[in-house]
Amino acid sequence: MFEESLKDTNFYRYYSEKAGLEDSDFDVLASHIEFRTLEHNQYILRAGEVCRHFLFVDEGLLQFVSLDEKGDEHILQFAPENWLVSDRSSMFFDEPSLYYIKAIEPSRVVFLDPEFFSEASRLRFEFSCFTETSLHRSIYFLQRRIQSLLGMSAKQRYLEFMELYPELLLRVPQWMIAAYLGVTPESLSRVRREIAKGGSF
Amino acid sequence: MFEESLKDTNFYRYYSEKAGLEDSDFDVLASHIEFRTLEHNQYILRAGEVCRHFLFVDEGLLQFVSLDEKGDEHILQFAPENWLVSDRSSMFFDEPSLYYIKAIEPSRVVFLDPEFFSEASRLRFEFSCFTETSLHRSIYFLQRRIQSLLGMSAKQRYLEFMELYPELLLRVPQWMIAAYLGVTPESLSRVRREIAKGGSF
DNA sequence: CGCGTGATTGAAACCCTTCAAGTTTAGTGG
DNA sequence: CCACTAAACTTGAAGGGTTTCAATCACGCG
Repeated sequence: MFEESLKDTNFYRYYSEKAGLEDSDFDVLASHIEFRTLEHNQYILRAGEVCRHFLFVDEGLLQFVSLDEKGDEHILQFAPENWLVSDRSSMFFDEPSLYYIKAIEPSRVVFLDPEFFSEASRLRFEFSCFTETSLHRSIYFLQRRIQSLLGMSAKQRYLEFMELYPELLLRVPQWMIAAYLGVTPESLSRVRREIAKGGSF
Repeated sequence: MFEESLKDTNFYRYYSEKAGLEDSDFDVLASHIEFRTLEHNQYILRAGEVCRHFLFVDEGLLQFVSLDEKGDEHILQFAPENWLVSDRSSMFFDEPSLYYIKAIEPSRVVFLDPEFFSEASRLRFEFSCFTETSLHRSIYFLQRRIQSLLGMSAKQRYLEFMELYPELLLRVPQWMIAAYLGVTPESLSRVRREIAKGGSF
């Protein structure tokens, strides 16, 4: 029997509601599930290491970043509650990652190894559909992001960000949003002033 | 029995060598395989349509593009011989695509419906591994692309492009490479002059 | 209170775009 | 084979958006 406290987690609610896992499934999968508590700024993955886990954010906020030669951070992804992050490429190809994953809030994260997904897919067909859907959705977002970076100004990209991730505006410092959008904090500040004044056109 | 001519195609060589399909498998899958010849500039998918096929490029060159409000093309992907393109999101979620796919050389393309992949995965375990690998590789490239767009100058992005896709330099007009890199043709021309002169630093 | 971090603002520099010529290249028809 | 044309590429000058660097302001916290 899995512990009663599991039922109070976002992890349990998310995978039982959305992916069709039953209570008994969590027992079977228990050895592939590990909860960990992370401090603010604690790293889970560093460039050069091989990524071994999928990370489900039960509480808190993670970021997936790359560091360029100049030492500047470029944020590829924010991961708030109920998001799954990992460096799929590093894990799948068993190669050193190019990226960093770290907590930017005190967080509770579920470490899931690849067997969690293969086992769960075996147990429930609905689960395998669900993970396939997630995979396609993440490709969709990656493509959209490339499109934005190719064709839109800093202002347009910020407006798009506000629509897509309104919760993050309150939780994330502005300079990190700048690092996500690919502009300097100063530029983002000016963009915001323009939007506040002239309207968003 | 499948036609003898199939054996002369890149399609046959690619999937038999890399994905482990046997001759008999091609017979079984025949109804999901359709060869088509495309003219220069012929469209396979237009924004607003739902994508119904994966496209394997047997000969020629396709591009996967988005069109912004100003009517400018942004190239998300080039697809030369042995590449597979499609709008996975549109196909998987059965929603209108945001993108265009068209031939930029006279091409022979294999139209594969989703059942081709599910059937082939059922037939050969190696095939399902292979497609999963492809999927992860494409995620890898999408992430790398975002990284480049976030952190690199036009010059650096062009140098990277030259390393990654040297064959395309000869086949694709320069203004299309510019549309891939996210700069104007004029800028790319100046970048090239700089590289030719000063060296690539 | 003083300190550090994040946000703002200003001025100069830089990269890239825009627009408007030119030049080169490749393909076509006489 | 040459002349013609259209498309691609180059080049220049002006302008816009972003960055850079430096200074200032605002806020939370020991």
